[in-house]
Amino acid sequence: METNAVNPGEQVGRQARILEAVLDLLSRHGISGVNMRAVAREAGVALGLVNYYYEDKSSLIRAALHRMDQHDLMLVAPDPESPPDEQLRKALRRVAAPELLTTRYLSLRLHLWALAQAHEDFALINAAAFERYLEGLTTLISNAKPELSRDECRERASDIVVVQNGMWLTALLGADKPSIQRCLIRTEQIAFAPAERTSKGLSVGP
Amino acid sequence: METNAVNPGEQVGRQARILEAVLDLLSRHGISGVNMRAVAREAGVALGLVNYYYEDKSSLIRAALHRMDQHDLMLVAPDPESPPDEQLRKALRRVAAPELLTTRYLSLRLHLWALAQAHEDFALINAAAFERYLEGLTTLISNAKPELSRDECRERASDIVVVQNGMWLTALLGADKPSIQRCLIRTEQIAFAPAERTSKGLSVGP
DNA sequence: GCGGGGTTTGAACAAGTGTTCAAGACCTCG
DNA sequence: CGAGGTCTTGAACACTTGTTCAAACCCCGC
Repeated sequence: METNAVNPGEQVGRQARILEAVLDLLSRHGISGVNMRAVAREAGVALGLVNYYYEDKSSLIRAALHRMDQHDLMLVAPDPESPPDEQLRKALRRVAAPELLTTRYLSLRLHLWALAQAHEDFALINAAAFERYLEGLTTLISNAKPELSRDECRERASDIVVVQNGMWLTALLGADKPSIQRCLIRTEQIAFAPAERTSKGLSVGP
Repeated sequence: METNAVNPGEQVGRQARILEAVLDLLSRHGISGVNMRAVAREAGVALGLVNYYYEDKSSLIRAALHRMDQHDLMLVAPDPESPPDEQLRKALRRVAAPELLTTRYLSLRLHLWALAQAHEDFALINAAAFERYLEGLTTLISNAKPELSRDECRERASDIVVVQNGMWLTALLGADKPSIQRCLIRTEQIAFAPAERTSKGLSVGP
């Protein structure tokens, strides 16, 4: 039943290799580059095996989506080790970490968003993941700034997500590193701003 | 040579109808939904005619890209009627106007970005358009705030574009209207912030 | 009328697509 | 060894895809 360690050594499980191949192809060539034969070739596996593990092509995409979502969710996972405000700060910095600003990751995100936009069922999966991410970020803020109401926290989380999405997208398109970093600071300002008026309250001038 | 007014009345030129069909299909179903037959059907035209006006499928996509870019560029076009700061404010507001926050427009943008990510030649077109947009915004800022150096203006333009990209993307995914509006205000704050330190200078606390 | 140009059509072709399936390979337990 | 299960293969199928092309159509000046 469970995945067996067939060959000794470098065998990592064909199913996992297949999913990995999908992610690779999707990030490099977009959805048009993802077809069963290319996936099989990239995974070093026979054509039939792809349909053995994933009954559909759309199952394949769904698997890719779920895997990406789960990865994204870890960005705002609570970490019992650090104090709350440190957790929040770390979470915010993670999205601008060089490890995440890879073309592979960002491109994958972009293509999955595009897919979600085109197909109803993918959209649902994506929307749910988005909501979980937002909820996770809201909780982090709430922990770090207990004086804020839940609604205020969620408002800030929404604002931050907008900027983060912009950072991801712009990193992919223009790759102006410094402006990404400046926007990272902006997310921290939103998160840690003093209580009072949160919507318009970022004081601009004297 | 030039497009003739063949039939009287509602004929708008087959070539234009074909391009329109591409934009429609792309925004609704993504690149997988764009094939010569579907385009012909959507445009109410025979299959062969698509290849008569556009020699390639990629010529079709290129045409869609150019048309979108040209539209985007108009968002930051200078408007001799208004005073400089009004021009800037209008340009910033345009990107959050309900007319632009349509699913059709945003979805189109997303799919074109995804295409640009997947194909080198589309990427070049896109990058050039991005640069022109950035330059246009920089000029608007420079006109509105002549006391800033060109570099400072471009820095602000970069920051604004990040947030704008985030607004577009988030409008498409989550559609949390209020946070979009709050981020619009944020772009205005970036644009009109007083001179001094522009990078970290958005004062957060007392 | 009659050519002659631009335009429009849809059949035809070759290549590529997702999916199925019978056959084989492999491993485990009796 | 051999039965029985899971895994793996690649040929085969039906269908879609981009592109080509000969034929038809339309309109205008002659």
